[in-house]
Amino acid sequence: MGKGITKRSENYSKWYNEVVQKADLAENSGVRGSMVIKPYGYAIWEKMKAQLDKMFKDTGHENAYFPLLIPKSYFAKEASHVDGFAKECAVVTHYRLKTGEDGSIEVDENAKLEEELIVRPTSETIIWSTYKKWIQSYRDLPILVNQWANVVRWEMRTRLFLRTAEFLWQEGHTAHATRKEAEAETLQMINVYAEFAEKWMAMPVIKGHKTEGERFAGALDTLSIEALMQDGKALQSGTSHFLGQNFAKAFDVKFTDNTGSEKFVWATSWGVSTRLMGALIMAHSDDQGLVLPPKLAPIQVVVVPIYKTEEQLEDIRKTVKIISDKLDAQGISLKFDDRDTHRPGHKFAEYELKGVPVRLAIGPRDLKNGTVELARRDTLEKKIYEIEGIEKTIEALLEDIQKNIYSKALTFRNENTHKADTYDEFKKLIKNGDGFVLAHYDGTPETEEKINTDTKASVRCIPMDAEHEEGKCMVTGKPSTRRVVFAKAY
RNA sequence: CGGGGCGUAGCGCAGCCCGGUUAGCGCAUCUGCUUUGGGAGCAGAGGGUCGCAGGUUCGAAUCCUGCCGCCCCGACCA
Repeated sequence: MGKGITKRSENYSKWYNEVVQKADLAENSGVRGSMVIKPYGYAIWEKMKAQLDKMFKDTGHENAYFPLLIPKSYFAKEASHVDGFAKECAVVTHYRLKTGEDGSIEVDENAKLEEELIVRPTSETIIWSTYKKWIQSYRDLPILVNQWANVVRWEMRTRLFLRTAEFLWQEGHTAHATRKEAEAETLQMINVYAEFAEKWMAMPVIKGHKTEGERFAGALDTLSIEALMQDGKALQSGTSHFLGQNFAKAFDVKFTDNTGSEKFVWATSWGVSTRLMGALIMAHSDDQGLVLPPKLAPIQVVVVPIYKTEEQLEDIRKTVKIISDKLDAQGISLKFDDRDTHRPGHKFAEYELKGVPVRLAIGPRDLKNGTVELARRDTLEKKIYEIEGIEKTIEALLEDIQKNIYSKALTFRNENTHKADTYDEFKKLIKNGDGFVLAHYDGTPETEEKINTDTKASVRCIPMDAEHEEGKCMVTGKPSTRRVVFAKAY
């Protein structure tokens, strides 16, 4: 492993790539924009998954699985949905290979498919084709299903975790008898995402509505959570869509209500992806590497022994065993790194790169004094503590780190959120330090388009909790009743 | 998909313009000794279809063509 990483302030994207690679999270696969998620990175994703899955089940959802390959004809049914995804679909056209005359492997032209299959870019179409079979009566509703899956979108430009050709995600797809119920579901799930982002990822987010132009292909309303990264750019971290009756009509999904009349069902879909890994990295990490919130860290405490002789290591081992049993009982994960192939300094640097929240160093000096040295990853502070009661100290420290990185991120966001009342002011703010800019605009796609062309900033969302405020569109001067959030986005 | 850059050992690079001994360097790796409270030191060793496929040539890492992949800037996007 090389020494150090590029400074965040010097070259943000280089810094980001180095954090991802040196923290052992993922690497480029060498195959068209797709990545390999390495065990350590996947362990973090699994922790995120487990928590999200629990939250979905707590809100009444069940998991299911639908096919990867979708017949092309399914796509043709919802027009705006096709428009949104057609340009980035991978298509299966053949089902067999053969050995050519020169011994090379080639596609067997005799094995051409009658109807091409699309590798799912999202699963609305296959799921709604299935729901048609599942739903006849109001008694069949609601359907509250989630799927953990991989999807493929043939993106032009990819970036580890933030945008890869293939990515892992979950997609919830629900069917309801009433509009009201579907809207409540849409809202409920964006709240679940926001809670996850803030309490587990320690990442403050703004919940809000997408504008018409940024809306999901086929949705009537899209809610999103928007987070601010340390380079001042916004990252859309999760979305929840109210699909109205669009998919029900496209796939002819009707039910008979309790008065005997036939109606189309109401739908929602919602998802978060491995992009959350990118958000997690960019929200907290520093020039020493990854910084993980304790609640999502696969290793919460790493123990680095310092010793010269085997006897010393044995003594350390005994003390560590006592500590680790206690932590285990408290549900805190600990790794004792007793490799004798690396020296302590090397290990210190390595676990800092990997974002392990707490490091415990213990050597002969400590054994003599009945102490250990604890170092916290978020502040890089080191302190000597009594071994007596260390499990309580560590527990409190982990809680404090979780809180501290959240408040650090919140402070950063507050310092980088500004109000603009004129277009000149707006342009200056966007140009300077980026960040969120709160401004009035008239709500038309034309104005949004103009702002985007002029400044590269877009409306991230119309905040759900925006206060009513009379104002004028900074571009056209037309009346506006609340400020929306603008930013440059990933 | 448009513009630019790159692909040589696990990683980072030099060599290419101007073709010609055995293709170099740093880090990493392996062995030995000494070390161990912030990425160890010294000595030695191993490791290459020069991205892939064609072409030009007596001879190609070097010149030409095509393809693949990666990075940056646009357009697109979770």
